[in-house]
Amino acid sequence: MPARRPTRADVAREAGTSEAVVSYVLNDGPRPVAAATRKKVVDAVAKLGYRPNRAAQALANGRTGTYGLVLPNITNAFISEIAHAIELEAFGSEKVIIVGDSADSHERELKLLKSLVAEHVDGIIYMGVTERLHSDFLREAGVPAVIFTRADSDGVLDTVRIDETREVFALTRHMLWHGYRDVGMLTGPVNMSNSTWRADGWIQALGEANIDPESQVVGHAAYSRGAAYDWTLEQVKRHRMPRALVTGNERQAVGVLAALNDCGLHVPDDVAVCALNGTADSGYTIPSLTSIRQPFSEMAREVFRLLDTPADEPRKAEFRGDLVIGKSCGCAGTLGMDRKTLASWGTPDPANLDSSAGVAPAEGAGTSPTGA
Amino acid sequence: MPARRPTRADVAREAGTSEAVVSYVLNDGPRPVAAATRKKVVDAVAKLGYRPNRAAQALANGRTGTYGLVLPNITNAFISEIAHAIELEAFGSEKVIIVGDSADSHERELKLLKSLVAEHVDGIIYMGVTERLHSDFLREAGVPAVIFTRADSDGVLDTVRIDETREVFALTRHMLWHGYRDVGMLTGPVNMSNSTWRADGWIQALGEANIDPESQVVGHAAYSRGAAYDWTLEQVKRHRMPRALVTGNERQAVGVLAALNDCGLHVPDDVAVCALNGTADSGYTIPSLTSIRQPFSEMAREVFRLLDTPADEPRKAEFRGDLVIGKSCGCAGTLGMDRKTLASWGTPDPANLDSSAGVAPAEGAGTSPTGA
DNA sequence: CTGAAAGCGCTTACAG
DNA sequence: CTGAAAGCGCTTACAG
Repeated sequence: MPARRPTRADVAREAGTSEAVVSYVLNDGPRPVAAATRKKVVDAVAKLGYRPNRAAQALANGRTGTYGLVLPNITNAFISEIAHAIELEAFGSEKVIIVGDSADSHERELKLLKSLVAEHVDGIIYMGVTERLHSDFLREAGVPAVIFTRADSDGVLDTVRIDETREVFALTRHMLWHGYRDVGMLTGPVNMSNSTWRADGWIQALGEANIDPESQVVGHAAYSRGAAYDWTLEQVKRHRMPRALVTGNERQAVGVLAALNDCGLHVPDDVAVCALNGTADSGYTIPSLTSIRQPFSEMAREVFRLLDTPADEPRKAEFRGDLVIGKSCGCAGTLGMDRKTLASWGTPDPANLDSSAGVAPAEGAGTSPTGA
Repeated sequence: MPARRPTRADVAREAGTSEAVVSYVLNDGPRPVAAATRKKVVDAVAKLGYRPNRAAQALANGRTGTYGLVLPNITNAFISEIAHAIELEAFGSEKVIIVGDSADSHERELKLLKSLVAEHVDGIIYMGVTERLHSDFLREAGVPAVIFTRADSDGVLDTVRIDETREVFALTRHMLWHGYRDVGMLTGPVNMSNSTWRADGWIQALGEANIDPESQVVGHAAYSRGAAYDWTLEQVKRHRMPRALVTGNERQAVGVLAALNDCGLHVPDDVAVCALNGTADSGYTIPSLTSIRQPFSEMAREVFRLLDTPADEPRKAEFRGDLVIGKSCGCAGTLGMDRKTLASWGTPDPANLDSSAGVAPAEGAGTSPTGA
C-alpha cells in the first residue's frame, strides 16, 4: 500500500489537538506544551511514523537544513576523504549534504554553485577547481560559505585550512633529519600560488640546514599522477633525480613512485619520497608513503561552526597537519608505521562519531639514523 | 547588500504580467504564452537574476528534483567513482544529489534512508554496507529506489549491476590465456553470496580449461586491503602462493601487491595478479593492475531512467564489464596499456558529458604468449 | 497552556 | 492568451 505520507494534520487528528501544538512539541517551542498533551502528540507521531516534510519547513521558516558541498572531483582520494569527514559531521547534527562534483570544470563549478543558491541551502562548503574562486557570486548571493583547504584569493569568504608552508617545512625537516643533503622538491604548476607556498616551506627548511635551495632540484608539474610520472621519467633520463624528494601532494607522489619503479629505481634506497596531503591510500603504496595528513574531522567541525554563526568579517581558521610515517622516507622498523595503522590513521570509528579526533604519532625527533 | 532574493512576484511586477504567466513561461506550460509576453518575462528573469525557490516548487508539485545516493563509504575508490558517475548524469538533467555516507555502518545506513524519505526525494540510489538491505523499509515508504552494483536479496527493488560470475569468468580466462595453469582465487568472506558468485566464474573458467578447481588455491577474506595483505603473507609463509591470482576486487589486489612486495616477490614474474572492479587507481599501482571495470556512466543513465519511470515489478538491468589490461597479469608492450591510458580509461570528458561512453579495448584473444 | 489564522513561494485547475 | 484563487505542509506571531 503506497499510502500517502502522513502530514501534521493527521498527527493532530490522531492526538486530538491542534496542528500548532504538534509543531510546538516537535520543535520544542516557541510555546510551552503540557506534559500530558505532549505525550499524546509524541505517541501519535510514533504511531503514524510521521516525519515533517522538509520542503514545507524550508518554505515556512526560511532554513532548509541543507548544505552544499562543491568539490573539484570526488574520485581524488584526498577529496573523497574530505567528503567523508563533512558527511560524518553533518550526520551528527541532522544536516543534509548536497554534493556537487565539478568534474574539474570551472564553469560547471559555477553552475553547481548557482543551483545550490536556488536550492536555498543554509551554507556552502567550497573547494574550487582552480584558484579563481567564484567568491563574488557567493558574496552577492548572501549565502554563508567557507572555502575548504584553500585560500580565498579575494579575501571575502571564511577559510578553513592548514598553513601549507609550515607543513612542508616540517616534512622537509624530516627528510633532512634522515641525513639526506640532496633534497629536491616537486611542487605544483608555476602559475598557482599554492605551488609557491609549498616550495617556500621546503626553502625554509633547507635554509635552516644551511643548504642552498638554488643548488637543489625544484620541479613544477600539475598535481596529478600523470604529470609527476612524466616529470620523474625526465629527471631520471637527465640524471637529475635527487636523493630525496618532497612532493606537493599524494597524487604526485604516487606518480613518482610508479615512474621510479618503471625505471628500476628503488624507494627509499635510491630515492626517498614523501608528500603533503596524504590519505589512507598512503598505507598501501609501494613502499608505504610518508606524508602530512590534514585533520579533516576537526576541520569539518569548524566548518559548520562558521557556517552556523555568520559574521561580517571573513574568518580564517588554521589547523596543524600531522606527519604520518611510512617507509618511503627511509624510516623502518618501529619508526615507520605498519600499513594498516597508516591506512586507518585518523579514521573516526563510526561507532562513536562524537570523539573522533585521531592521535598524532610523535615526530621522530631524536638523532638521525644516518648520522649528520 | 544582502538583498532578499527575488521571488516570482518580483518578476511579475517587473514584467508587468501576472505571477501565473511567469510560471507558464518558466515551466513551458501548462498554458501557452504569447511570444511578446514571454519575452518580457524572460527579460525580467534575466534582469533580476531570478531562480525559483525549490522548496516552494517541491511543496506545490510534490516533486523535489532531488535524489538520494546512499553509499557504504565514499573513501573507497570504487565507490567514489560511482558517486562521480551519478553526479555527472544528474547534473545533465538538473537533478540534485544528496549523498549519504554510511561509514560502513548498517544502522547509520537506515537512518540515512529515513532522512531521505523525510526529505521527499524523488528517488534513492542505494548501495548497501552489507547484503542485508533495508528493502522492506524502502518498499513501504513508497520511494522509487534502485540497488546499484548489488543484488537485491529480497527481490523487491530494481537493480543495476553486472553479472559478477560472467565477468570473473572472462578475467580468469585471460589469466589462462597467458598460459598459467596454477591459477588461484582470492574472493570475499565465506558468508557473502557475491563471494560465491565471483568464485563461480573462476571455477567455470578453470573447468573450461580442464583444470580441477579442487587442486587450486581459493582464499576468503574481507574485500579490503588489510585482509588481503594478511592472507597473502600467510600464503607465502606456507608456500601456498599460486603462480597467478584472481582477486575479488581492487582493494584486495592492492593488498596482495603490497604484501608480495614486502615479501620480496615480483609481479608478474613470480605471481601474476588481476582483479574484478578496478578503478582509475589501477593505472598507478606497482605494477599497473589488470582488471574488469564497470561502465558506470551508462549504468548511471539507466539508474535515472528506472527511477523516473516507476513500475510494478522489480526490474533487473545488467551490464557488461570491460577487461582493461595493465602489466600485473603479464601483458606487456603494446598489449598492456600505458599508465595514463589505464588511469583515464572510461573517464568521460567533462567538456562533452553527453557522449561519454568509453571505448572498450579489445581483449587480446590471439595465441598465448607463453605457449600452451 | 492552546488554537485559529496569516504567510512562506510556488503550481495548476478554472474562469474569463 | 491571461489572471484571480485555492492549495501544498509547515512556522509563528497573536488572541484567548
